[in-house]
Amino acid sequence: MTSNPPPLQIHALKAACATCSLRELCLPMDLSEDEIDRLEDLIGQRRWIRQGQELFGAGESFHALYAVRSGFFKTCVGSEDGREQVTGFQMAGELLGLDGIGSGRHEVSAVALEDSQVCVMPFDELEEMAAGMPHLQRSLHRFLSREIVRDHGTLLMLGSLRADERVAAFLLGLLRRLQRRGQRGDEFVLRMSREEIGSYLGLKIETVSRVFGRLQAEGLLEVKLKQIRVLEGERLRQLAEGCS
Amino acid sequence: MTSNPPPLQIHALKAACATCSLRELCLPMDLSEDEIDRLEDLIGQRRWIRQGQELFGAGESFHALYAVRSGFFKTCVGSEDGREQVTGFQMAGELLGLDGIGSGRHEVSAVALEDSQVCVMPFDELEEMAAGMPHLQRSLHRFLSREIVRDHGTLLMLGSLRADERVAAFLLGLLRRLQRRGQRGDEFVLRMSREEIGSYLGLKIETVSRVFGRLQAEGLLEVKLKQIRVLEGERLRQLAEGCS
DNA sequence: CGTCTCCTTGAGGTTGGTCAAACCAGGTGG
DNA sequence: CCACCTGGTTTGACCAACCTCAAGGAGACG
Repeated sequence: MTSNPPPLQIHALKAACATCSLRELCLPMDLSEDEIDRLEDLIGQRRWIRQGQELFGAGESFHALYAVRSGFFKTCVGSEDGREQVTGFQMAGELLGLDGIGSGRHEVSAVALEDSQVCVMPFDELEEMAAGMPHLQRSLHRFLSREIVRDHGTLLMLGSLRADERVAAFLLGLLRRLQRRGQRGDEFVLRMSREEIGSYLGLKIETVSRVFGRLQAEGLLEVKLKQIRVLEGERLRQLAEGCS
Repeated sequence: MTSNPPPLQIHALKAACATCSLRELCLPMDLSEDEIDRLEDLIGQRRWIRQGQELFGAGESFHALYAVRSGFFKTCVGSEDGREQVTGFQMAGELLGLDGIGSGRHEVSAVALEDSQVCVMPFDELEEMAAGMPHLQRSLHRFLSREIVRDHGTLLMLGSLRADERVAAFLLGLLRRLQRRGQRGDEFVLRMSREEIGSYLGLKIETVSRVFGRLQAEGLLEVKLKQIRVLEGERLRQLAEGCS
């Protein structure tokens, strides 16, 4: 139930937001040195999640928010009849668990798509701390709000784009987020399977595959399994027309 | 830019959460008498919005959250090429404007579908007040989180349901929300057009119309223009299978 | 080398989109 | 009161996009 350190790696007992490379992107965005220090005390532990493992499951009771420190996650909702859908992918610096605040239970499950590390932030304490630290409060609200906005973008995608447009928007969105995290160039690795992409985009796996094929044939992309290189960003952007 | 009272109706200068019938559903959910009193002071004004008018538009700068006091709204996102999509419908007791917190600008526009009244809550003050009032803070966080969860539900709908399932889920969701607000019976009035329903559900207007026809032919619904009566709730629920 | 999983490709079927016309309710004005 | 107009809705015929089913390929791993 607690940490599961991978070989050769021991996790620190105390978080180190101050020296974390994600500081500018993550919850401590606008905090002063002093405030960061207090936040670090709150983050009791970091936790390792092995590829394929759940960080939390839908229905489990909610205790904490998690900041992705390294790695990659997907979140899924499932309806009772077994239909499942991926609602998002989370990378370093992004928060997991926001959905649980409302009801006290997690409404989605979060699964690591590669070995990942998260910072655990007990929510009651975080809330209490936010009450006395306006910057933190503001930052938390921003994260919540941005999540809503992001979902609206996805809604627009599912509701009004066709298959190739969705895939284009998806890839550009991924690339943008990766680049903000220091990724160089137009080449990157998909952490998720075709099936997961399809689920996220409301498409079947075969359609995703065909679209990749088509975009490659037209010279917009180079696709080698999970390795993607964007050749014609501008034309891709044209396809995706105004979707994050 | 301020209130626009409809004929025969003068709006109070101070909100009256304490006596508002929506108190249990709205932001003041868990507040004590005393706390409610303070919140009322913050809600400087109520504002009337005529049918078809915008409460706020996408891109406008964000100042306040709005609680719907009466009436009905839709929120829309638009991509730059003119595609527009409805992202949600809001009724009494629900909040508008949560999307603006993240960037300081509204990312959607909110349009009244009937003459409506909202309570205006300047966000800076609300945030400040929340810092000193744990119940309020918690309530705000819950609203933000629930909005995320609701969006996930919509995502699931757009991503994995077929047309009649979407419409069934949509109608049941509406009915449920109306009933929680005191609506009696299985009959209700659609405040939005077929086009708006279609936009929300990722369907074309003709498809929405055909689905209504089909569901009526099968005896699940009675549809008279905007007047809907649910005849076979159970079978409808079966169709919608596990979507809010 | 065999097996497993994931991905690709093909053929054919369905759902929902497109285009066009008719319909209907409500409002206006004669 | 009726004729007319308007905007929203319904209906039909046709078509394209995407799904389904099925088979084959390509890496990863023991």
